[in-house]
Amino acid sequence: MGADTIGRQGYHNEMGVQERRAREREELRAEIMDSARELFVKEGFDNVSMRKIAEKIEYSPTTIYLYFQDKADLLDCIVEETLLSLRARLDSLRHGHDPLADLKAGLTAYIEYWTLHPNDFRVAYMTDLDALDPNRNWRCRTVGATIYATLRNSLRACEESGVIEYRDLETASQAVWVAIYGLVALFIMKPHFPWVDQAVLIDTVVNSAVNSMIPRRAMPLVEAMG
Amino acid sequence: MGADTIGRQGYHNEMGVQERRAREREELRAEIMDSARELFVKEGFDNVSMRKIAEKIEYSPTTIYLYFQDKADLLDCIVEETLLSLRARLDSLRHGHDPLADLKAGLTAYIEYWTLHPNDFRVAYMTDLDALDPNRNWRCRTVGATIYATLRNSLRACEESGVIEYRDLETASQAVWVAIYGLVALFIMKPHFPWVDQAVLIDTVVNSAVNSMIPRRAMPLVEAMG
DNA sequence: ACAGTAACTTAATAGCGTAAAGTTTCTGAA
DNA sequence: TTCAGAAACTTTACGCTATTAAGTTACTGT
Repeated sequence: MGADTIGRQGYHNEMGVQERRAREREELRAEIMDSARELFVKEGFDNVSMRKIAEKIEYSPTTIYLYFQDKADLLDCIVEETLLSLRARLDSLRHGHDPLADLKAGLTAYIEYWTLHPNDFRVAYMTDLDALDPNRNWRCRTVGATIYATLRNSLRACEESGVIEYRDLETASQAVWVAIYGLVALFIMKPHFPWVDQAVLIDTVVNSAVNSMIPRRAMPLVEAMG
Repeated sequence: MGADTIGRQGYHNEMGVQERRAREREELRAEIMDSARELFVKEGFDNVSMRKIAEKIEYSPTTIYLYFQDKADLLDCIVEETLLSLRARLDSLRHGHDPLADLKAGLTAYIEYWTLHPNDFRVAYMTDLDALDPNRNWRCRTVGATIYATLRNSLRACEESGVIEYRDLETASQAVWVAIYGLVALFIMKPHFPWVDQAVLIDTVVNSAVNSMIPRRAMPLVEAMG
């Protein structure tokens, strides 16, 4: 790309070879990630060994180390992929004229995404990469930050349109985030808990988190209690 | 105990011996749990081997298996102990004449307990005992259920005194629980996130969760936004 | 004095993450 | 066409792991 105008001609088409090798390398890398994700999701990070991943892709265990620094790095790459997919989902939401509706739609989509992919959530959040060694998961930390920023922007849009009020944008954003996250995390981590109807609970939590920022005067009567 | 009136007298004080042995057994059991908890909390469940625990208590690794079924069972017992301690803290709160204040105090105490013992939280919630095999953690599930019941009772007391309203007690309780839990979980799991002032955020989340159930007419003006 | 048992250890199995060294296969220039 | 070199991949090996089974010790109650 860009350098493929030099050294061409009859030199056994060297550039084509290099490109092919790079593509094959990328394909194997992707295959490792896909297989590892499938296993992690099915069996849990700690119950999946590098040997099992290797067996699945029909390579020797140590081959994986030619593509990923170690097991933690492999996980970081997989989680990054998951978060990018979540972000794509959130970005795909069309913004309407009602920023409050957009905010709620975004929160609901976030919850929906994880409840549709509970095992990816488990892989993403249950293995304590962050607290252990923050250098070990910079990839997913980076993407995670952009998702949080989306929420913050949505809140600001609501405030600027006058539909909500808050003392501090950052505080408000974090308060909403933790509530929504708690819902998702417990849904997924405690599936045996006697939950009430899921849709009702989601609605209750979303409205509870958002409505507390709506000035009482302007509070719509209908959905006040979710 | 109850059977110690038979077979007494000069029989080499058999009951005393049995009692002593039972006590010693219990002491070693407690020592294993204490050492294991210390290691789990410091290094994380997966980074602590039975050998390390054994070394710490100066017994052979397999001795632990005479007191606990396996590593998961040991963890379940330790987490149960942690949750019992949390429940004791919550039970120790005096109930005043204001059920809403009691509710908020309970929620705050819950948050405070975990932020004071973050590593115990990690041990309790990060290792996915529940979703993997629900039979593997019946102890902590049982205690956890009683703690949730405390929250529900507190909500009902508020409703009965007329200070809050909800469509459904169970839905309301779960909505509050997940919000509070999310706050704690993210505080602990993402310590490197740029959190706003902790006290302010706690207050915001608690008030957001609770105030959404206060009829608009009766909403106190001062703490509406936390 | 001695059979029985509880407490504990030793030995062994099967598996783990990963570093180092070795092998194969292909490349690109002489 | 040959061949040095590099890239891709495997074999081997180390020091771990959880757990089971068999063996040992110390003490019990009769």
